[in-house]
Amino acid sequence: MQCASRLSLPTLSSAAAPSAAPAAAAAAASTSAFSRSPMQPFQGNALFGSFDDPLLQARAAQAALENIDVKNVIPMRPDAMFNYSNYLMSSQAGQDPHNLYQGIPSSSAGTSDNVFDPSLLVPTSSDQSIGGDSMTSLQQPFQYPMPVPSFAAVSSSVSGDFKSGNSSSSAARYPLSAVPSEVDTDPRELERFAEHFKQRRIKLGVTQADVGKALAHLRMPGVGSLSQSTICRFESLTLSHNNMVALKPILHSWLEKAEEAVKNKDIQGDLSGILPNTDKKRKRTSIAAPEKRLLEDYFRQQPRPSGERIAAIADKLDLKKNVVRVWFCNQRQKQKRSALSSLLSSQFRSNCRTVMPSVVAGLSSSISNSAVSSSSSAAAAAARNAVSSSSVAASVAAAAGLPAFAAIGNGSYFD
DNA sequence: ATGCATGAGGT
DNA sequence: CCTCATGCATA
Repeated sequence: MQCASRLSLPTLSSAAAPSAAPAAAAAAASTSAFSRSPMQPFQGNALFGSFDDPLLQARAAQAALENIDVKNVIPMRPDAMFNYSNYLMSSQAGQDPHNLYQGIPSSSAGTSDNVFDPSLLVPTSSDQSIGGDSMTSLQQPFQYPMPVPSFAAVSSSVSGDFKSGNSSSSAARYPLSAVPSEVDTDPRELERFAEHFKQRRIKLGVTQADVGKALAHLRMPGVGSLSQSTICRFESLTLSHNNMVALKPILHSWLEKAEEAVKNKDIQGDLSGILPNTDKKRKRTSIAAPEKRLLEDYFRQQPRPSGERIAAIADKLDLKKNVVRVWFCNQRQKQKRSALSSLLSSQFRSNCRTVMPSVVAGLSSSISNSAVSSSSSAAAAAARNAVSSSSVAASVAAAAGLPAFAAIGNGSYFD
């Protein structure tokens, strides 16, 4: 019953995994780009009814989301997956059409049954929370200004390098109709959109979980529901760069429809599809602080321990081997994300921004897909997975006037 | 908001 | 056994 409609992104996996030193600062930066969302549960006694009333509007938005039987709109076929990385890489060079799903307007293609049903906007669950900002005007849902490409070429060499890498070629999970332009992959743009999205979502009185469920009603090919976790991570930029790029058009599409629903004051009754939830709960292992500290030490020494070493560590810490293995996997992922976010918030970013935006995007993806392993052996491993990516990263960094990967992470990270 | 886990696709 | 995208459970 697990995610029937996983929105897994095409993995860029081996396409680019430079063996560079990990981002040092990154570690420290678990800093979420944003504070926290002030979601306030709507306490039902809204007895007012002016149409201008935010609550009423929120209500509309909510209405627009319910009825979620969610999950499963087009289960993904593994064989039908689309390798976004290759796609992205090869497209970086010059295409322009931006915004993949942008056009997917409910309007979308016409099938009457394909039309977005505003009554599906907000899943009304027992705890429906509405109207965080009950006082702000929800009117004029302005359109998110789509960025206009600034530079257009620059990356040709980069994409070339990437392509030369052994790219994989699974199918696509996100059958995108258009190729993302550079702006779409620009970290700055992603950051802007994420913030914008969050603000609007909150004004609409929709929770992250609601958004996730509502996505299934967008009827976008290959797009099903997402969890609160993912929406949260999107808003806080704690997803990989590629993941952000892929999700953006989808969330953008949802936002447009939600705003439209509100505008049309699409009021609907609510629905409460409380899920019985009769499944056994998964238990989450909790690694104690002392053990965690040790794991972190080991990680600094060797981010990618061998099976044997993992077993040894597991034994030493009295943990199950698989728990340790997974911990290392998650640690690596986390570190990559951190590298990206540090990139996004550091001065480095502004430098690149000023110099050449497209380069930053390229670097970001390099980082997000690079093995965060450091040392020598890591180089070998990385090389195995990433062929030319390191050179790409280097050239990219060079182009930005920065010392290769030292720009994002110095070797001291693993000291 | 995040820690630990699962699964797909790869090497 | 890895990487990645995601999700469940929980602090």
